[in-house]
This record gives sequence, structure tokens and C-alpha cells, in this order.
Amino acid sequence: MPKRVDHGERRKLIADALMRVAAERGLEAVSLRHVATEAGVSAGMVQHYFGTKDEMMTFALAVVREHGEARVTRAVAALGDHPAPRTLLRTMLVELLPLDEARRADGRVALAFLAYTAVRPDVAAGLHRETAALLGFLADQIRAAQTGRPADHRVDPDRAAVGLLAVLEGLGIYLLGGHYPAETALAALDAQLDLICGPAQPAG
Amino acid sequence: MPKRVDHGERRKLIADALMRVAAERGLEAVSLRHVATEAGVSAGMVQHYFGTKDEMMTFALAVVREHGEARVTRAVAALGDHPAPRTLLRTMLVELLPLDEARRADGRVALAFLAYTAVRPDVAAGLHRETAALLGFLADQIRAAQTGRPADHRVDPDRAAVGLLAVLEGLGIYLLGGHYPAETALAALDAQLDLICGPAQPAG
DNA sequence: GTTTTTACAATGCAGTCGCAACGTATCCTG
DNA sequence: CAGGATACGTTGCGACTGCATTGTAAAAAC
Repeated sequence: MPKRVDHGERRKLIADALMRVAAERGLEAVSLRHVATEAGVSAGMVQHYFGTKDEMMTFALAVVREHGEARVTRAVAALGDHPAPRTLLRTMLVELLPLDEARRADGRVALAFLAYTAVRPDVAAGLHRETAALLGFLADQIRAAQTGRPADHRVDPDRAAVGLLAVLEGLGIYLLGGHYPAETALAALDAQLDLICGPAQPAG
Repeated sequence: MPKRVDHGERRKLIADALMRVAAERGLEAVSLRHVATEAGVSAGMVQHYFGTKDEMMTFALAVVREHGEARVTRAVAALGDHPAPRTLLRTMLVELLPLDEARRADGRVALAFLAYTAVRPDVAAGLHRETAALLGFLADQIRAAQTGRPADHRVDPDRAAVGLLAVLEGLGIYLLGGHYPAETALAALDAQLDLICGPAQPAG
């Protein structure tokens, strides 16, 4: 083999450039040449690492998801060994909200891809599995958060998980659109957690 | 004046074609020629009624919103004069969910426009006002639905409205992506209404 | 009647698109 | 050192884009 280059690294470099273009000018501004320029490489190189544009898009979509996953993993790890379920939930969800510019950029790309995959159902299969797994995890945490609550304050964990994930998605979208400030979204998220888990326990 | 033609009608004809193209092939497939073909008219005519593509897009966005508004108005009117707040809320929200093919089409277009406006903040100003008005209305209904509930079952209407609207948006998106079936979304919506308004009153 | 204004159709243009087809430089293998 | 495979860069092609321009038919205004 000649000239050893890390394919994964190059692809990631290109995908990062794609995401920058998409975040700033929308997904329809993503072209081989624009991405190449943004990445500071030739258009031929982009073509070398991604035979087709769709391939490039699919890879970039995976990168966005990995961003989110890494963010959540890191934030959850910082919580220590056995965080309270509600704390764990809140930490995860807040991390997925577009509250700073980095997450806003990721969010814009994710939103664009959402619209993209809505018309290309074949690409969406992986997302379904991820959603199902996430829903399962949320439901588990909600179940755990409810132990010891009076029966008439309990909710169905599966439905609550669907609702909670929907709230997250919706808040993210309204935040991206600038419909209301971060505090409003955070207040709504906390209110939702209150509804599901009961009011936050005062420390002690 | 010559050859009197209803400008609004023509523009609506074209916008409808635009929405069909966007729903089937995504917003990036929307071009003057595609829209013209879909509408069964010449590209020149499209250009005659919309000097620029952006003008056409903006108009189409307004049409999408009117669709939703008309749907809600009709459904709410069918409820009669003084529906219970929870019934009113549920009727409104269900009507906005992409549960049949017509609403799925509208939803896809709305989603595409959401991503479109996320990068064009100037276009989004109208949406902000609409969101604020909708939030106010939801909060009013939630407030009304809570009269007579025990104090420890009440929630802040404003936060609950933000959460409810976010749930609606999120459920719509997951439905459009086919992440789960309609029943799951409806169950989650009802669970959310249960959390906010208390369990549905059995008839009588 | 003529004139003017509107409604459309057709064509053309400069730019961009994805992608194929090269060419070449580089490095590993034998 | 030759041979071959890989990693690019360059160029060009056909299709498409939004839009300006032009031409024409028809109806209102005079």
C-alpha cells in the first residue's frame, strides 16, 4: 500500500467542513465544491473519499449523532457513579438542547438532516433504532425515578418517555428558531421533569 | 386593465404545486421549472406571478400556515359552543399532528421550511409572533382546565404551554420520520394532557 | 378605431451542480 | 530498481439553476 493516510480522519475533516457549511448556510448550500473550499482541500479530494454526495451526507449525519452521544457520555460521566435518576435525566437532556453556539450548529445540521431524511425513508432506518434505544433508556430512568412515589402521582413510564423525548425535540426546534430564550426552554424542561418525577428534591 | 385574472388564485395554484413537490421530493427539489411542471403551467407564468423564488417560498410558507389554521378552526367549530378546555386542547393538537397523508404532506413541508428559516432569521419573524400567540392561547386553556383542581396538582400554565407545544412539535417530527406509529403519539399526547389537566373526565 | 396595459410563452445566459475522466506525484512491494 | 497501487489535483461535460429579456396575444382604456 502507498502513502498511508488515515481515511477516517480525512473523512471526518471533510464531514466537519460539511457541517460548518450546513450550519451557516443551510443544507442546500452543501455542495462538493463548497465543502472542499471550507475544508481547504480540492474538490477532487472530497470526491476521492466520498464516491458520491449521498455517501458524504450519510457519513456526516453519523458524525452529528456521534457528537451528541459523546457530549452526553461526557456529561453523564461527570455525575459520578450513582446519580439520582432525575439528575441523570436532566443532565442528559440539557446536554442535547442547543444552548450554546456549538450545540446550535449541531442542532441546525440535525434539523436539516431531519428534513432531508423525511423524504428519503431508506436513510432513516438507523435513526429508528437509535430512537427506540433512547426511549427504552428514558423509560427505565423514569421508572427508577418513580419508586416510592404515591400511586396517584405515577405515570406510565413508556408514554412519559415518548413525551419527554418529544419535549426535548420540540424545545430544541423552538430554540433553534429563536422563538424563545434558553431560560424558557429550561423552565419548561424542568416543569416536565417535575410532572414525571415529582418536584426536585432539595439537597440533603 | 386587461384580461382580469385573480392573482391570488393563480398564486395559490402555484403554491399548491410547490407544496406537492416539496412534500414528495424535499424542498431542495423546488425549482421554478419543477413547480411549473407540477402546476401544469409554463415556467414563464410562475415567474410572472412571483418575481423571485424567495417571494414564492415565502408565499408558500404562509399558505402552509393557513392550512393548519383552517384545519384547527374547522375542527374547533365542530365542537360546539362551550367545549371543555381539555377537549378543546386535544382537538386542536390532534388536528395539527401529521396523522393522515394530507397532514403528513403539510408536515413535511412545514419541517422543510423550519430548516429553511433556521438559516434565514429575517423570514422567521412572523413565526415568532404566531408561536407567542399560540402559547398564550394554550396557557389560557390550561389555566381554565385547572380551575377546581387541588393545589398540589396544579402546574404553571405558561410553562405547561411551552411544554405542550414542544410535545406537539416533537411528536409531529417523530411521526413524520416514522419512528413510531400514530397510537404511540396519541397515547403520549393524552398522557401529557393528563399530566397537565388531570385525567380525562368520564362522560356524564 | 388606436393605444396601452396586462398575461403569458419562449429563449438565452451566466453560474452551479454532481460526477467521470483523466494526469501525476507519492509511497509500498517485490 | 521496476511495478503497481494509492492519493490526490485538474479539467470538462451535461444537466440544471434563477432570472432577464423578448415576443405575442388579448382585453381594457381612450
